[in-house]
Amino acid sequence: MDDAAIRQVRRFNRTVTERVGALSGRYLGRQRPLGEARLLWEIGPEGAEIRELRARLLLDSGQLSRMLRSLEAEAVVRLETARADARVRRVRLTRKGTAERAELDRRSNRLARGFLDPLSERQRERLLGAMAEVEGLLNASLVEIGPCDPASRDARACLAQYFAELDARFENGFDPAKTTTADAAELKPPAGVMLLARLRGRAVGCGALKRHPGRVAEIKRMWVAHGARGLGVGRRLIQALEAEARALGATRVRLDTNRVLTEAIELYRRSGYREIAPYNDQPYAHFWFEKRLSASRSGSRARGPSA
Amino acid sequence: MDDAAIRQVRRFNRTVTERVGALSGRYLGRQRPLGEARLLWEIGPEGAEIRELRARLLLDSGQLSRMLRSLEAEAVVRLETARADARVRRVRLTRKGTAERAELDRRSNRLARGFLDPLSERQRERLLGAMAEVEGLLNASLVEIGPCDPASRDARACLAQYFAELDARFENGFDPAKTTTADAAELKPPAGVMLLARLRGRAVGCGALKRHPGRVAEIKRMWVAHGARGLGVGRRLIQALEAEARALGATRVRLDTNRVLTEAIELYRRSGYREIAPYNDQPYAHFWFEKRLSASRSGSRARGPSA
DNA sequence: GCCGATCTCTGACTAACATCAGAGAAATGG
DNA sequence: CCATTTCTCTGATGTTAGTCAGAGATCGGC
Repeated sequence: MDDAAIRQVRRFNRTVTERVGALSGRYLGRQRPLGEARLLWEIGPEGAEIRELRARLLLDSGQLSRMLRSLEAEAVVRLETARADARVRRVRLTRKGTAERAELDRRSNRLARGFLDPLSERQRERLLGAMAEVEGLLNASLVEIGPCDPASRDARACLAQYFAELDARFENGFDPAKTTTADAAELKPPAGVMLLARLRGRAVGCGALKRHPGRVAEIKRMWVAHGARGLGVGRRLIQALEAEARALGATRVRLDTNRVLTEAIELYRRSGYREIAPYNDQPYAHFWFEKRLSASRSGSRARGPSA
Repeated sequence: MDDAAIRQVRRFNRTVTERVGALSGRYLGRQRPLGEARLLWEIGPEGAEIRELRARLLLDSGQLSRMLRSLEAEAVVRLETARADARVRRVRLTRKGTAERAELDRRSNRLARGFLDPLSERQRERLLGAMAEVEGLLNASLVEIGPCDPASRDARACLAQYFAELDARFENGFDPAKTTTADAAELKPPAGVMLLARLRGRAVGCGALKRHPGRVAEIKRMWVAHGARGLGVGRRLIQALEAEARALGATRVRLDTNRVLTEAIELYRRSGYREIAPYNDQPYAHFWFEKRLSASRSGSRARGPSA
């Protein structure tokens, strides 16, 4: 990666913080500290549980609690305990709070308009296009990949979506019971490993590795959420799985797949996988792939930003 | 401007502040509050006058003073009074300060790298391209156009650069004395007006309007700095001048120009100006243009972001 | 029904940032 | 030379943000 690239990123950061930052701090404020404004915004018209807010805004529980009481004292929010669980509390906007949030919204819109107003029609189109591109790619670089417990909530949610998608796309549906097992125990060290890709805390993809006798590892459960496709998540999951395979001492990685999963097949080919003869008799498998791992550690930093 | 555009800008803002903002606040800190780090950075290897720092960082004089003393106590900067004027003081980095600034620089680079690392080669190229585009267009939308006193420092500086450019580009050079007068008095209300385009406070272009008898106004001194070309500054200056012309009661705007100023000629044509017969005998003029102003107020908001 | 985990508060602090008024030294312009 | 302006510093004071430890209520699983 050359210096020019890094300089470009830094220049971009400076320009953008000047424009966007000046914004969030100063303008949006209407007699209200930035933190409270963000909070008000994040609560939304539906209300929210405060533990959820804490996670989303990364706030200390004490701090959040105090902010909420201050908002409550001004009658912009109302606190109530959740029906289902008396430990958790919900916040709702009062009529006054809703009005104030709408005002924040208006200001935010006016500000966004300020980006576009001075530009010509053509420039506007170019700006919007480039913004979408930057946004998408920043999201891509925000995706973090790391190991997870296959029994965890997020992991099970991913697997459920994965199976649902297979069921929808396969000609005759998909029944997990008919496939060779890869249950929680098999995807946990030392038998294997399961990785989750997260974007802002939300799980957006998964992939697992199952150890086989004889320095062979098998990739299972590769899945990327629709909203996160095109961000290179699949490629990074594979690279991370290969790194795990190396760590487990494997020299070859195998996988099987179904012919309707064309994007996946394309991804495997691009990642250096070659078609081999069937190594199992999975009912849903049409293609079998293998890749010999080189000794190099390339791809081992694919887990996330090294910063 | 449609809602989708505004939503795109707002989404972009959110994504970018999350990524860029998290950055500046947390990571860059090395035991040092953000404000001090920015200050350290801004001082630069050459040192700086503190009144200049105050202006650049928009800091309260008391606050800046305290920050400097704190840095001085840690021996990262040294304060000295300026030679020329004993009221103003200069700051310099000590050896330790220089080292610390270099460290900040390294961190900043590492951070920028964190944007790029997780991406594939192709994605990186796309991100850098889109960043450059966004940066350029945000700069474009940061340009503000407003009236100025033609005798002011900035105005004179622009005119000097304008004349220097004409002198360099015209076949036989350019001598302001040979041209019809358009001195300060003529470009000031009520005889006329002069507009300056500013980007972050720096003057990057100018344009003036001179009133003539009979509802005619003449555009003079149109100039855009090299570094600011391609941002649409010329177009906006013209629109703003036309708005001024309307305000002065003119229904037609005229101008003359030299054949070597091809970008300007192109700009005039695009802005709706049509070639007319010579209306003066300027020695440097090869083309004469005119535009009839419609009654509409279109372009009147071209002065700057309406936010 | 009990244990450990979860969730929300409160209290007690600290750090960072910001604002305002005014004092003292030095330059500038008549 | 004097009044005014410019520039820096100090003191007093306030607001916003962020941290930590622990109390009290409630839930879920055994």
